[in-house]
Amino acid sequence: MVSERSLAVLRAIVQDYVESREPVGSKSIVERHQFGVSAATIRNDMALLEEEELIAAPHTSSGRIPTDKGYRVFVDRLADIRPLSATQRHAIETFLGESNDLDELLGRTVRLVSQLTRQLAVVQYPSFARARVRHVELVSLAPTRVLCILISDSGQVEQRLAELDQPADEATLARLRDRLNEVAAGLTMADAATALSAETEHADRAHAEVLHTLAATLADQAKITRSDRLVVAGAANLVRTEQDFAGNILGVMEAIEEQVVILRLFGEMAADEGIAVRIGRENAAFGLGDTSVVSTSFAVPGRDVSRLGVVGPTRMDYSQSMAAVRAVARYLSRTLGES
Amino acid sequence: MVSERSLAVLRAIVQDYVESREPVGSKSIVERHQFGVSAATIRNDMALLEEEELIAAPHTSSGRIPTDKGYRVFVDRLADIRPLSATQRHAIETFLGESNDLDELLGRTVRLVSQLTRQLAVVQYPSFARARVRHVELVSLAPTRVLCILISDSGQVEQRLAELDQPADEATLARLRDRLNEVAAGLTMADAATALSAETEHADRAHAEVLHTLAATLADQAKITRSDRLVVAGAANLVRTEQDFAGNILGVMEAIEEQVVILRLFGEMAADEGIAVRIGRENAAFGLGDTSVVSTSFAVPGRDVSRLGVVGPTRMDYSQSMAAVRAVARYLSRTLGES
DNA sequence: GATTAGCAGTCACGTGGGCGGAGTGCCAAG
DNA sequence: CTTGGCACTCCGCCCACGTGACTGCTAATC
Repeated sequence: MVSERSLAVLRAIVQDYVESREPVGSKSIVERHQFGVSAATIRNDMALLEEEELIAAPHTSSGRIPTDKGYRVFVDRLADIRPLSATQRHAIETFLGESNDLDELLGRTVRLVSQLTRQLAVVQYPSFARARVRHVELVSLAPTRVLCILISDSGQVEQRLAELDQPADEATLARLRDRLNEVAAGLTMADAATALSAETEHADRAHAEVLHTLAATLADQAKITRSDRLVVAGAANLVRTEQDFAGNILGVMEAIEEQVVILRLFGEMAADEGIAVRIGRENAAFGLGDTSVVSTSFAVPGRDVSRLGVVGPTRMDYSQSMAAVRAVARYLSRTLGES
Repeated sequence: MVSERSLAVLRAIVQDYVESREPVGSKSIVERHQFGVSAATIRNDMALLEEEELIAAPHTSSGRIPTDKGYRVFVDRLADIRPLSATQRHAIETFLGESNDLDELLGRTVRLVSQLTRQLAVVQYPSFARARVRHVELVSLAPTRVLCILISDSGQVEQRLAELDQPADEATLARLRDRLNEVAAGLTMADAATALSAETEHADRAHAEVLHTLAATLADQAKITRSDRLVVAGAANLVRTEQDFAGNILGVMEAIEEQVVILRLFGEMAADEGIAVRIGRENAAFGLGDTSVVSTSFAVPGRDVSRLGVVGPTRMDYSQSMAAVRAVARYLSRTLGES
């Protein structure tokens, strides 16, 4: 029921408000945009938008600011996700291309995203569950101390120390390692966990006890779902935009540090296609009422999908955030797909 | 030149000010502490302290607050580092005892310290340089793709992917692995790096190229000094105490995220014995003028010493911070010493 | 019917004066 | 050296006022 021009006015309001941080009035709109109509006409449109609850006035005689609903319309229908500049694309390639392992790649990714968007950035650790066991290695550190190393086909390495009840020599360990490799290799982490647990039962040798311990350790390791871990960067941006939050930036920081909140939110957002955006009150259930989250998924072959995104004030540059998040996620999926 | 009682007054001022966040007057001192003298006497002492620049008055007729110099005297001569409560000690044991590997241990440590002190906590990653090579493992992921794994005697694992120019089969890799182990095992990481680089020269076989690549990768890996990495937790505490900073909490957060600043500061603090404390303007060179840092070292056998500490406003509970930092560092040194 | 100009009304915000209270500094007496 | 008393200072608070930036409405215009 809102005219085309009214929506354009909404777009203008969102853009100007995000930039200036101040309620925008009809006069400043005609000054900064070429609408070809007078301020009074804009005022009429604004009255319409207010009726639809897309914008609101903080005080009776002040300019207007977008409501959460207004941002929603903006994001869904009005935002143009303009691709990143060539310089920025280049920055992604070079900065992320230098990474040696997954840890470093994710660390660089999250820093990059926070710099591109000037927002707090979050990356979810890819899950281990669907990866396949490539190799199991046992390294004896001391007679009763064995380092169990689990290597997945995507190159992720998990290590864990096992304490044995009785000493085991190198030859024994070599035999056990072969046995364990036989059992676990090629299985997904989840399957490997059950298989290794089962192996525990076949207590047919003198080293049953040792085998038991090692198999249990490996099974336990394989069950680790790293996807419940987040990498975070750019908390300073949260402080920088502090006045945009209703002062309770503290709650947001605590939620970020808890991690659980963001993980649950990511879980919900997984239902959305493409780039998911949650705005303000939509996150109220998570205690993030004045916060918006922009996220999308990236895929690591052989693993569960995981997500990356940014967290910021409702008043954020959605276009920029969506563009950056999309570009980096695409790059990540591509790079990880190759290895 | 300041009397014994004057110092006691300073102690009272620091304690009350830290607690109440408000300038403390002579009257409130006699109310809250048993000095057995009147407010006027306290005032005389305060005049002395002010002459020595240990305290200052924000306005002509207001209570006094400690200066940086006052905090310094407090920390050096007046603070009683009372041991942690039994509950807290127990918490350290149980919470840190559950850790499986070094990463997790450090992560738990930094969270624990930030909770104990209600301050931002920082732990420096132990350096790799002085650890010894326990084992080198090569895992073939694809014909031209080899995962190099470097295991130190303290159980730390570093992995890195190597791309080969020509395919290498399992048997070849096994031979190369034995060779590399022969060269590197038992050496410190630093020595191993040079030894492996040298190995690159002996290009005597068809697989010279492959050997070259792998040795170079491992040498590169051994050179990694992880000690230039920090683990951080409790940034929310910085926000919580925001009004204690002269408003520029942003600079502090950026310094923390840069990491370099803290690492340099830790480097300087390494000169001090025991628990080092840097107060306010003493950190001005680092852009941390309103910030205090309490840190101490912990030792990982076979590695360089590294540090852990807390960062907070000048007005912090130094006794509590020093006690917690000391207790946790001791526990860490002990635990890591065993493995 | 949409658009425009003009005008009155409203409210946030900054400024300045007045007031109370907390706390000091000093002095003279104990 | 300590104490009680007293004058003084200055911050923070409150309120009242003027100003400026908008809006909403109405009547005229295209």
